Amino acid sequence: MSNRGLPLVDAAPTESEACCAPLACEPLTAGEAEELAPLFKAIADPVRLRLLSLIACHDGGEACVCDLTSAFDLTAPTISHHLKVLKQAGLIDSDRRGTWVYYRVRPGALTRLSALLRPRQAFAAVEA
Amino acid sequence: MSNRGLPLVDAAPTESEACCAPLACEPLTAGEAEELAPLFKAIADPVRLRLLSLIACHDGGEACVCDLTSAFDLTAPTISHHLKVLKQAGLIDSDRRGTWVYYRVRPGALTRLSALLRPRQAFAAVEA
DNA sequence: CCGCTATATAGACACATGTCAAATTAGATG
DNA sequence: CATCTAATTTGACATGTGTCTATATAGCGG
Repeated sequence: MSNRGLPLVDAAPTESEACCAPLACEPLTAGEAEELAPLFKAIADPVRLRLLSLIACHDGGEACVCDLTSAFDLTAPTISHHLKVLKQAGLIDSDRRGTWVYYRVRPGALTRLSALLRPRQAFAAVEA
Repeated sequence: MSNRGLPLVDAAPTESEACCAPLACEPLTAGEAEELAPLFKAIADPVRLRLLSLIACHDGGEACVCDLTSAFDLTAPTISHHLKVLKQAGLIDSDRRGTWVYYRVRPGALTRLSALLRPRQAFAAVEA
């Protein structure tokens, strides 16, 4: 990783530019790459991938931390850490209700990444 | 990162299971997550994202290392290292022709990741 | 065979990251 | 307020990672 520090704050990444052509359509600029890499880094961990999946699949689109923690052989602080990483990347959002904290997926972020990785002709193929 | 070592060899990841429902359809198993995370880790770096994009967008679908190296302010060994990471993850393939080495994207891998991140209803929405 | 260019490998080093134990905060309930 | 549970923060430590320089390998042209 480069030594640039991580300005990445709790605010979500700019979903305005979520349009974005696939990687394969025109070369990413250095700036775009710097902005996108942290999103992939956030999901580039087996625990966080499962967390994201567990949250996305959970009834009502949200899951309590207690449900998530019990799915792993890891301590609560570790799960808390991974949730924080996902949240800081703008992939999930949290909501405290009483003692419990619920997390849900921010739909735009995943869609953006999915679109970015789509091969060039995917659109045409599907629309045909 | 977990201390599991990286068995990940030059052989591409099993593209047979490339179908794979989106993350959001049913929870990833621990095994699936362990297998997928290295792919995301490979693209979770700004330099590698740009390399992938440069290769994918290049005429003829392949790019010479010399073209790639000149696009960055990094030494040749560093670019070589990043290309190796992408190749070991099964995302790109290389081919030596004379003095030059050409890299091209393995289409299946990106498609797989894109599908994995697709939100649940994307299919229905597009097919409607 | 010798040198030249294009890539790759090896080794070193600074920095990032995943994990845990210990301490802390937040809310509910007696 | 006291105490219990849920979740987070802090700090420490081992391991992973991106970059460089130096060196090696591969192929071409004399």
